[in-house]
Amino acid sequence: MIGLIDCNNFYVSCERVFNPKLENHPVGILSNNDGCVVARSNELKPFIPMGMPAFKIPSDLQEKITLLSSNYELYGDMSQRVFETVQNYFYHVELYSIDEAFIHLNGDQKTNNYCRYVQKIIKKNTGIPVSIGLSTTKTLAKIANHIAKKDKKHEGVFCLDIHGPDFRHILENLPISEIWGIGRRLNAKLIAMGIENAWQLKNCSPKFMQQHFSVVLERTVLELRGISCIELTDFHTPKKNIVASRSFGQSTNNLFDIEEAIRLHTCRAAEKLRKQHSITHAVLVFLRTNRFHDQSLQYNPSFAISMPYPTDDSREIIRAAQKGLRKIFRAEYHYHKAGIMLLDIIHKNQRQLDFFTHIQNDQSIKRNNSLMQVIDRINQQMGSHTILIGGQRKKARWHLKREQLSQRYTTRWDEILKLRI
DNA sequence: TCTGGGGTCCTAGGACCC
DNA sequence: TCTGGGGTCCTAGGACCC
Repeated sequence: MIGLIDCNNFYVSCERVFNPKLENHPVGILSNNDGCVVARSNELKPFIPMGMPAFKIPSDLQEKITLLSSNYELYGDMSQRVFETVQNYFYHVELYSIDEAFIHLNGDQKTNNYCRYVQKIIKKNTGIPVSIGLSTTKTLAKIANHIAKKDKKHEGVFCLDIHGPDFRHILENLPISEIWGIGRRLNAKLIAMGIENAWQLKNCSPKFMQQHFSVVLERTVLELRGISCIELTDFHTPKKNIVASRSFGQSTNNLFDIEEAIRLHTCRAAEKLRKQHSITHAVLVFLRTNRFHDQSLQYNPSFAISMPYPTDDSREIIRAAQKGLRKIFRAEYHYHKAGIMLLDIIHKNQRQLDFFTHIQNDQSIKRNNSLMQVIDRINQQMGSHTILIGGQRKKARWHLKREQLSQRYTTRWDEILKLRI
């Protein structure tokens, strides 16, 4: 038996733990730069579709609801707390995203009751409400979870039995767009072929789907039939690419601004790189103009620079990134977003001493390593961006907009919740 | 005025090799 | 007239996810 445990309206729930006034009130969480609505409380869902740009929300509605900037430091820490509890109650847990994990259950556990029990413990330990869907494959567990959430009578736990009397009825009433792995494009193509609900898709020939679409859709069909064939890569396996990018608070064509942004993004990416004990062979720099301004000229260049030798040293990567930036920067465009991607990432121990690369001597490697370690430790303890490389103005025009940010209640002593008695 | 960010997997097609 | 065949590796782009 496979289960999917999913935190309800996760970002909103995190905010509510520390701000009970938000309970039973329509709340939305905005993406970076306070751009789009990326999470909604149940009370907000009837009024605002997912992903709606904040500026398009009518002002009379804005007055009745609460919109908050996203506070990823808080959500990341709360996620860790939830899944620490989950790991105590299920023998095999696969973390899938910040708010979801697949669980594997023993056949002899009285599953529904046991899941309800764990659900209560998670709520008690962390304040976060969760839903649990159970079935025989990951795709079906996702569907079960969807039902657990949607239909109040299940109280957040539902088991989808492929031999049960209502299995067909449930799948017939599920549009294919709700199935895990069916996105916008596939949905349109399948509907054009007359395949509209999950039951129809389940009855398609897997081989036909593989030939006309891909092995991915073939697997989905098999999973709907109860044949498990989707393996997940472990949440903790080191990343093969690391991206750091942000939109600017305001568009700019000033090279000095963009250099500053690229330095900051490169520092963030290099920190992630060191955290997973990896080194990178190359860095790709990219710029984007605003794609929503179709009347202005568009320019979305990118340029990859190979490192002279694989490294995790922020300074070396910044140097390469700045070189790449100067190759693609054109002052006649206004840029809306800039970022970098670390490519060809390998584990530190895989570093090959090859004949043609410039080899640093051991002493300088050691010295640079300790410098990076000190920077990481200080930033971890005293707040990210305490130590940065190169100049960083506090109020540059490209900085993110985060006007409604809550406190980092669980990770900063000076932002901890204060009680008055 | 204002429209997110960070990932993965798969496939097709080209380059290259013997 | 008629220009091999089979394999690997790499890359760009598409599609999807949360």
